[in-house]
Amino acid sequence: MTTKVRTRFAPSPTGYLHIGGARTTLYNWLFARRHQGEFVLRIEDTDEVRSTPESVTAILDSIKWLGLDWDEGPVDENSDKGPFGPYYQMKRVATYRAHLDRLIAEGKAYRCYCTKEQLDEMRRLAQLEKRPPRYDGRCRALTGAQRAANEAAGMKFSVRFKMPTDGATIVDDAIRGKVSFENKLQQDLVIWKTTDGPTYNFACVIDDHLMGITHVTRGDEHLSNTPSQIQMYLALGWQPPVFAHLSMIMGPDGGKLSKRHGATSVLEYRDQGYLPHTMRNYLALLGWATPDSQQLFTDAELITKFDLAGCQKSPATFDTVKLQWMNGEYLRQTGIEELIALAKPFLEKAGLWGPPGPDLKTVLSLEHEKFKLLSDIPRLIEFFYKPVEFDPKAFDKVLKAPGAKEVLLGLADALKDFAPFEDKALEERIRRFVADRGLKNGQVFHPIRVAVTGRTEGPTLFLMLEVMGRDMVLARLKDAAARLG
RNA sequence: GGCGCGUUCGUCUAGCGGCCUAGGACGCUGCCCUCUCAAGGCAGAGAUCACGGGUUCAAAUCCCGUACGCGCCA
Repeated sequence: MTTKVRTRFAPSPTGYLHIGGARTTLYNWLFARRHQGEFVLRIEDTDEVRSTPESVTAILDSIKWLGLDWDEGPVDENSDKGPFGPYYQMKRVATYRAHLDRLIAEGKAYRCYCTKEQLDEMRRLAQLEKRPPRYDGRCRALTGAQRAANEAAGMKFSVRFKMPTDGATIVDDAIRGKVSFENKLQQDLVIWKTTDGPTYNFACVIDDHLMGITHVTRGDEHLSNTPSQIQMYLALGWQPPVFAHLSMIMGPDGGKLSKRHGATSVLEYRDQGYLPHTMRNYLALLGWATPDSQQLFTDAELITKFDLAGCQKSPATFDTVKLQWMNGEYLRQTGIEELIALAKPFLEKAGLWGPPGPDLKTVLSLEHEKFKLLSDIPRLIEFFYKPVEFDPKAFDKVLKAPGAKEVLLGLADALKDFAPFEDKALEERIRRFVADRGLKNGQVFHPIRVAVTGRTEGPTLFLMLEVMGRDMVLARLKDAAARLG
């Protein structure tokens, strides 16, 4: 019998969803979809001081924007009941406590009365003697009488999990293979805090088991805690899930990806004009590849081809240049109607949504293949709707060139009554103008472009003139000439 | 400090003992197309496979060390 695949993403709501978390979410989602399994979202809010509802919202918004969905998990704090109970850890404390009591009753965990000062001292001594700074397990051996005395004195305690003292724990990682840890080198982890609540490592084990998670795919930083977690599963009489530890995502300087490298939040990428599909595709490839090094994937391909075994063990550097290329690829594949919908917020922000002027659909198709980011769009089309702003260099080089003014005025005259004011006809007419005056193409084409757009680069010339229409073109030709004095 | 993980073109990677004079992609350079910028097409530069030892007829691929980077223990 094969059990149904269940994966999860379990963020701490202490900030936004960053790139690394987004990739972890994606991989869990892809793996679940690939195996017709289920993907669960759980909120690990045991850090009461740093957890905020705003973070939950930001994280869920990010996942939704990425186009990923989940089968179970939080909607909001008050309506989050599912087949496995609430999906916020702070609402599950009673469950954790029940399992804690069981471990203590079975002698697999014990109360530790050491104070912070004692632990600090222990660590200091260990360092002095060049021993690893580990908890020495002194409360493990407390007699019943000593414990009773401590209780009577009202001493605060944490609870520690008893690690086996011999043998080794093997983590059979889906990405890294078998990784072995000597048990006697692991310390007795605190599973219950003095402030009366579960620690991350404990709550995580209980939840993953009770929620039926079969595959835990998470960041590299959790690999070292995995042997302890495996021993907790065993102590509770449970079968551990399959673990897979993903390598980290680095910044361009080889350090951990951080703010100083640019955007780290998924939502910032949305705001910069990246498409969700770009993010899915790029993130999938950051640490995973197919044997043929395929670059562009449809979602269906991503789902059928994704495989934990194909994941990279070494860290990957986040490359914005490649991200932009990929976004350009997908923007070019986007139909014009959809492109307009996507560009709307960016155009609105630039004051380019709805002003009178050429048909937006036509204008966008003129420059379609140049868009890398949705946020590029306003800048590339603004001169269709706003007064020309001359690039000083273009103005000096092209319009101040000898004869340019005469060309502009001559053309304005030639096009005054010219019909039809259309691409091909305009091209013919203007080429004839060039020939009649014994000029070179560039001596005419370039000044026109700068006169009507203010810059040296832009859409294909004659079609652009058609789209602008006679009035705008004539006005701009004359205006540019006038500026030349 | 201990334990663990990692190391193939600038970057993402293919590679699981012979097909590798190391393949693809981004980026870069040049050419073509051309009214500009793109897009597209073609060509090219770019990796002594971190280093040193083994094993083997044969190693980027297996083993052992070293270095460097990273993570966890705080």
